[in-house]
This record gives sequence, structure tokens and C-alpha cells, in this order.
Amino acid sequence: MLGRMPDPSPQRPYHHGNLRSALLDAAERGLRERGAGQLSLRDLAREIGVSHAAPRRHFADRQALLDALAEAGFVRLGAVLRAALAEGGGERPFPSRVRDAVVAFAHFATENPALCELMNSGKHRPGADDVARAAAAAFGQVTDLIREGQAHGALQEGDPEEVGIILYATVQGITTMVNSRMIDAERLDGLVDTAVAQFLRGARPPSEPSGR
Amino acid sequence: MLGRMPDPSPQRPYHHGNLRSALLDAAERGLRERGAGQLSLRDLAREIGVSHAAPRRHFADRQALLDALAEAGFVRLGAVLRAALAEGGGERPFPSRVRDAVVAFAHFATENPALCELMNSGKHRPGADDVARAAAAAFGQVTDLIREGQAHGALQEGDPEEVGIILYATVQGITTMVNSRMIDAERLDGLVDTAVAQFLRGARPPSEPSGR
DNA sequence: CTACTGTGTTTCCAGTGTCTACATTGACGT
DNA sequence: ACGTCAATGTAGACACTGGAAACACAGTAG
Repeated sequence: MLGRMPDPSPQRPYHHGNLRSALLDAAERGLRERGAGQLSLRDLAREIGVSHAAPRRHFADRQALLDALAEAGFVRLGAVLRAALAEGGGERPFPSRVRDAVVAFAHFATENPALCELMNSGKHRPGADDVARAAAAAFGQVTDLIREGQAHGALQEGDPEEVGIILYATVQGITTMVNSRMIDAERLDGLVDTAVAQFLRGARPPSEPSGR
Repeated sequence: MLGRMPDPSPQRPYHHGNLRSALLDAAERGLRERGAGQLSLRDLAREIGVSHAAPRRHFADRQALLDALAEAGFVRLGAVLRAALAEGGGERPFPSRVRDAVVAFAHFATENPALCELMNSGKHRPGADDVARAAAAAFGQVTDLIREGQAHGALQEGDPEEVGIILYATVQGITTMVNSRMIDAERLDGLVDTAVAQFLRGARPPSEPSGR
């Protein structure tokens, strides 16, 4: 039972080298495996093999760590959206592009429930503009998509940000309900499909010569 | 204002009488004022004037208390929706009824951010069917509304629960974004309006003689 | 060589959730 | 009237947490 010791070999350098990212990595794993509530700074320190006060040099606060996780989550979400939208070149029909982005978002959210809960949490610490910035960056993808749809005549005119918020919020809401087990996970794909369909029908220009 | 004291007179009966609801009340206040994270069983016990282990008789767990709060939240939400839908008799036009319900929901959510975060939290403790039941009851109001719309020909046919989920999720998502300060609170009403408008346009029967 | 700065360590403290043993009730059957 | 019993509240202990302060160890610039 000596395996718990803090690395009996004195080989470990006094300075870890990049504790900060090691902390973020470990925290992200712990977040996925046990949820944000069970995330303890001391646990992370133990797992990495540093003293319990070491993390404090990199995160002033437990909340600061959580905020950093949320920020990283938004960055990843932004990348996921970008990838989904880039795929297949820029020349797929608009509805397909919307669908791709939404499906990618929905899967990201249901595969990282605790992370999303963190991202949507109301209580980031006061000066957390990093989180806000990262969120805005990810969100910009949606706004751009809407703008594109409007430019191509696939959507009505209107504040593209407002329309984007509604689309984003719908997916966010559906995945939240799935993640909170309020609705069954198997319904996700069906729900997303009809949500996209309704969105497109509700947001397209009125009574164009409908035959297409 | 002598009610705040821990009752120095030894008159306080050994048994509080209804500690459980006193705890829920205090917890709800604390939730609103300081968020779920800062909610401590010992604090509540102190505030009420009982020993620190007393709450354990009524809530096995801290999480059990939080679950009970979430459950109560869903009950209140259900009442809010019911009231919004009952108002003005059953004979207002369908779009107005939808709008009323949605606005009521949105306001409830933005006025009780911490509560809603709890309600949408993924991690209720394993055997928390009470929460699920309360949520289903509140949610039933929405499903009923959709069903009504379909019966009156104001909405397409289709699984009313699925359509209801989408509507509910949209509002839930918007308010979450407002509560997390991702978007400004002032945009709420505008967003809700266009969300409802888009929902109705996207979900109504196709190409009825449109002139109305 | 020295001072300084960035990181990690140790030691301490208050506070928390949870557990266990015990005390105080009121209700109920006899 | 009385003993029993379940419900409820109390007291104390434990392990753990986040946070603060003082200190130790390097690399680096002067």
C-alpha cells in the first residue's frame, strides 16, 4: 500500500513545469467523470502530485478554475461549430448547413453534460470577461450562419443576432433537458430534426412563390 | 423585529414543529440571495435556531434538500403556467395563449435564476423521481396547450410532446442565456416575442388559405 | 555574486457534510 | 396511570475542503 506515496523517487523536479495545463487537464477529466460539484482542488493536486496549495499560484480561486474550464469549453464548442460548418466546402444548401451545425452542437452538449452546465452557469466570478469573450466567439459562428442565410435569401431579414440566439437557445434547451434526464436521450436526434425544420419554416421569407 | 433572534427565552419547544418546511423556506431565500453553491445546511440550522444535525432528520443529504427545492420549483412553475393559461377564460385566440404562457415562463425563469439552475441541473440524486414527476406535471401544461392548438387547427399534427419540448426548450434556453449574462436582460422580451412568432409560423399548418 | 521573481511546500484555520450516541418529546396500547 | 416506542432534536467527533501566511527552491538579470 505504498503506492499512495508522493513519488518516492526524488526524480520529480521541484517545479512541475506546466502545472496550469496539467490542472486543467485533470480538472476536465474529473468534470466529465464526477461532475463539477465533486471537483476538489486538493484532489487535483494529489492526482498530479503537487502540494495542495500549489494550484493557488495558477487559479486564485476554485471558481477561477471552473471559469477557466468553462472558457475552454466555449473554445472547443467554437471549434466544433467551425468544423461542422466548414465540412463539405462552403457550397452545401443552407438548410443542410444549419442542420450540420445544430447536430454538432447538440452532440457536443450531450457528450459533455457537466461542462455545459458549467458554461451555462450564472455564477462566474465578477471579472470573468474571458468566459464571456470565448462564449461570444463561439456564438459568432451562429450569427454568421444566420447572416449568410439572410444574404442568400433563405431567411427573412431581421437582427441576425436575435435569430441566432433563438436557434442557439433552442438547441441549448433541448440538450439541457436531455442532460437533466427530463427527456430520454434517444429522442435527441428526432427533436433536433424537427426543431431545425420548424426553425427554417418559421424563419424563412413569407409566401415566396412556394413551388421552389 | 424580535423575530430574528434565536429566541433567548427558553420557551422554544424542544421540537420545532415543522422544521422541514422552515428549512425549505430558509433554503429558498438563501438560494435566491446567495445561490445554491453558498447554501450550507449548518447555516440554515443556525438561522432557524436548531442544532446543526437536525436537518438530517428531514433531508438525508445536502443534495436531498436541493432536490426538494427543485421539486418545489417545478410545482411553482406549474402553477405559474396554469395561472397564465387560465387568465381571461379559455377563449382567447391560440397565439395569445401561447404568448401568455411563454412570457410567464420566461419571467419566472429570469426572476429565479438560481432556482432554475437547480431545476435544470443534471445531478439529482439517484432516486429522485419526485423531481421528475413535478417536472412532468409542469411540463404537461405545455403539452396540453400544444394539443389544444392542434385540435383547433392552429398547429400541424405531430407528436404534441415533441412540439411542446421544442417550445419549452427555446424559452428555457433563452432565459438560461440571460441568467448567465451571455445576453443582456433587456433583450428578453424582444427575444421571447420573436421566438413565439417564429414558433407559430414554423409550426402552423402549411399553406392554408393564408388571407385569414 | 546577489537580488529578485515565479513556483511549489508547509503549516495553520475556519467551516462543512456526515456519522454515531444520546436526549426529549408525544402518542398509543394495555 | 404507565411503559414502550417512534419521531424528532442535540452533542460531539471525523475527515475533508478552500483559503491564508510564511517559507524553500530554483532560474535569471543585474
